[in-house]
Amino acid sequence: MSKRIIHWFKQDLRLSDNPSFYQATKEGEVLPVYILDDVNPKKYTIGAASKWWLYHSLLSLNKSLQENLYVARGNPKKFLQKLIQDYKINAVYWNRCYEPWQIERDTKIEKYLKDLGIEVKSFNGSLLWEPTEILKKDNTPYLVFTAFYHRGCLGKNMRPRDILLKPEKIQYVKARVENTHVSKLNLIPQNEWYKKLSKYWKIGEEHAHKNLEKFIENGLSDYKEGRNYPAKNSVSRLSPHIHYGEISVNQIWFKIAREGDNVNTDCFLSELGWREFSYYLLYYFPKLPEDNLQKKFDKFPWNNNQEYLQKWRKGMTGYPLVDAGMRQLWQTGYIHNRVRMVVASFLVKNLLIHWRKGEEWFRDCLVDADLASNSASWQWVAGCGADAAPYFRIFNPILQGQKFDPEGEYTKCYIPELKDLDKKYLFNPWEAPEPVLRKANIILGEHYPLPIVSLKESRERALLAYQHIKSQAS
DNA sequence: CCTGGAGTTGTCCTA
DNA sequence: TTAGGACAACTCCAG
Repeated sequence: MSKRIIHWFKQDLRLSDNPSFYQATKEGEVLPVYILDDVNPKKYTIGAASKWWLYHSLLSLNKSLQENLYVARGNPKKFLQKLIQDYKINAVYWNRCYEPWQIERDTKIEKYLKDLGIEVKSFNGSLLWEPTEILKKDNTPYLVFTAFYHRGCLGKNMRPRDILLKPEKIQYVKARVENTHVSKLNLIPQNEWYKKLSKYWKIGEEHAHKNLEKFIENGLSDYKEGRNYPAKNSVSRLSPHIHYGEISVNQIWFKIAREGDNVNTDCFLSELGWREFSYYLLYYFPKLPEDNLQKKFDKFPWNNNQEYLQKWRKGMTGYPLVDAGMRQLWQTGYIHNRVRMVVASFLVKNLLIHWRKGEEWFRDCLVDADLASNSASWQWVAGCGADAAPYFRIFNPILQGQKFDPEGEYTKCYIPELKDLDKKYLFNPWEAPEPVLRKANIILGEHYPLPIVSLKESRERALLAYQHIKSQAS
């Protein structure tokens, strides 16, 4: 009698280059399982936009599995145990996840299953380099990206794992049909706010690969430069696909590498390197989502002004590039990288609001919300993270707009009320002469807000606040 | 332990 | 108009 194996899908919602799934199909009959765990994650639950993505990604996966995906919501340990009994399972395989609560949960489950006499195997399906393999000569973790990436990752002659193909033949353990209905996970809310997201995204493994192809065709050859311009089509927008593992970073890595070795491919691959670095930091500093990496920031005089926070969230700060970014987030579940830095810098430095507030909002609104990247990046912007931006680096949303959205296409797309404004004043409308505003049919404070803080004053206030904590031991 | 070089993404002022 | 230095010195990393 052949071996009956559960492949437990987590953040690897794909059939190709899936080490655990591949191995399971090779060894026996497979019961593919997804369990929405609403028991173990205490603090960092999955956000609304990300749930919407997950719903569609599971539908797509279930289809690829010919409707054989067993889905459940609740405690994974309980369901795995039940499935093992009901379906006479001999083994459970999965690809590893790296958030602290996942590591804790899966370590316990592994032991529990092994004690029951069940074979357990875990695989690396989501990182190019295992955090445990990259250390300095003194066996401590890197804290600076360049050294981590060039010396640690690239320098050690540790090529990322070669990719695997989609299994040719899959023998399923058939689950009862009523257990394969993704809709019973209640991932989609009653109201229909999420419908707007559908306009911007195509979800699932097949689309992930198509998007990679499109990026290689349209964006890669100018990536290093073009990635700075939010109106250009030069970024890959693969992040939500990567988060749920619809495509593996190994598949992306080797495909991009085959396109040549130049400044653009290097630059793109190093962005995958930043993702690795974020996971690495989260692995070695599990408190990354809540505690400042640099302890001296514990004394930072944050000003958690609710009114400012709310205006930032809604894209009503009076700074068009900031507001365009925040509205892009609300409308599409995504913000272009350059603009992410600008809106984050504005929240943390100009408004002096704690980076955790920004991290929370992003986590709820982003379709690519990812605990590791999100918390590492917010700490980076705030200046309290690893290899962080120096405190005096405060983005000026006027200059950033003029430089990186010179025609104003991006900004006007998300702030249509400014669509007729002369581009000379697009990023600082309060400085536009009255006739210019009148011609554009704008009354400031009515159609579009006046700035909630002065750039100059808030910048000086931020520098002063940083002055307050500097030269204290980290 | 000591030393020197280096550190994702900027802004502002001055010459 | 443009290019270069200051911003403030700290920590990390490797030899």
